[in-house]
Amino acid sequence: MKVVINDFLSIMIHQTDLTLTSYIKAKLAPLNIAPEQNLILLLLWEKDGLTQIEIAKKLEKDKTNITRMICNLEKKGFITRHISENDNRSFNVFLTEKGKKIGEIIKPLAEEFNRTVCAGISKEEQQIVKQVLLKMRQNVEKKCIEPK
Amino acid sequence: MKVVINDFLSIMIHQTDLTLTSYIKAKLAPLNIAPEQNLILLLLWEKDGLTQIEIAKKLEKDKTNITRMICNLEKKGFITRHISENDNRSFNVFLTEKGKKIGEIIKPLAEEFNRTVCAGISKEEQQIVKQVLLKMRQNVEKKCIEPK
DNA sequence: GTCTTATAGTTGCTATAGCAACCAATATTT
DNA sequence: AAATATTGGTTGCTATAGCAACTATAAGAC
Repeated sequence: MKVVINDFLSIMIHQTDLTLTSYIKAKLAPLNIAPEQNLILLLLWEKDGLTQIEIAKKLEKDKTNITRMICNLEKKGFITRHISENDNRSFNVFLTEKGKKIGEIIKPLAEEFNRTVCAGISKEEQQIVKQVLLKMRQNVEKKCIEPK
Repeated sequence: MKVVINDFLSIMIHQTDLTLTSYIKAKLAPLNIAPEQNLILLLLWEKDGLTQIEIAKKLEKDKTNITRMICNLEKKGFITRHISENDNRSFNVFLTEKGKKIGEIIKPLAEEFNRTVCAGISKEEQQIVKQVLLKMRQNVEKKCIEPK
């Protein structure tokens, strides 16, 4: 009997994620940017000045992580934070010049990464995978809300 | 324009993995077992006495992590380690009675988890997803080996 | 206007994840 | 047999990931 591990789709997803993350991590390492830090930058390139909570919601992550990743990005000089004008509790996160410039390098890298990953996979297949992944998340999230 | 984040299949995989892991983590928490520790137990229930390197290879993880997870499982009393008879460098990892017993509780849990996650997803769709995930990993691993 | 509740962010905790550097033991060369 | 290379495991490092508990501020209830 072959390893049980591969019987579970969830485990395959996990392993695939690790492989892909590891690859993109290596790609970004020379730029001194970690994979998750890259996701934050991705959001800021699209819309500068987001608050940490907004970032957390978009990335569906705990705000704890966002705080730490933002701190790292700030230390590295890619972003700065300014206290929000409307709310003294929250920060608006802005790209620095360095943060804007690195975007021009990373964006094509991300596109290339996506092409590499999806090579030989048809649009239809990609669509099915997206739908299935979405469905899986819904299946689990529903369970979390429902009474046990 | 909608969030760029969801344009990348790789990011969707990442997010889905986080959701699923978080769910199974909550499920296993009352048993004092973490998700990755569970994977190690899964292997041992199938074949007891594996070495750490064998476990690392099967889970495709760095041996560093295996050392640490094994240590935790040992502290919790689910496994014990004995120096290999053939090779004084390596340990064989064995389930304790506690480790064997918990299997009878976790195995049905894992099956139920799998059913929950895959609810409403046809066998054909699951097959396609598995193939696509495999293909993605191959795409990336090939790139890692090839000269840049 | 005070009291309560909710929200934004931080700090501390545990659990991954993988690289580099290391030790000790085994295998291979020569 | 001695020198070298390889392998199994550990330790230290950085980067996630998310829960609990905390502070400070804002919003709502009365």
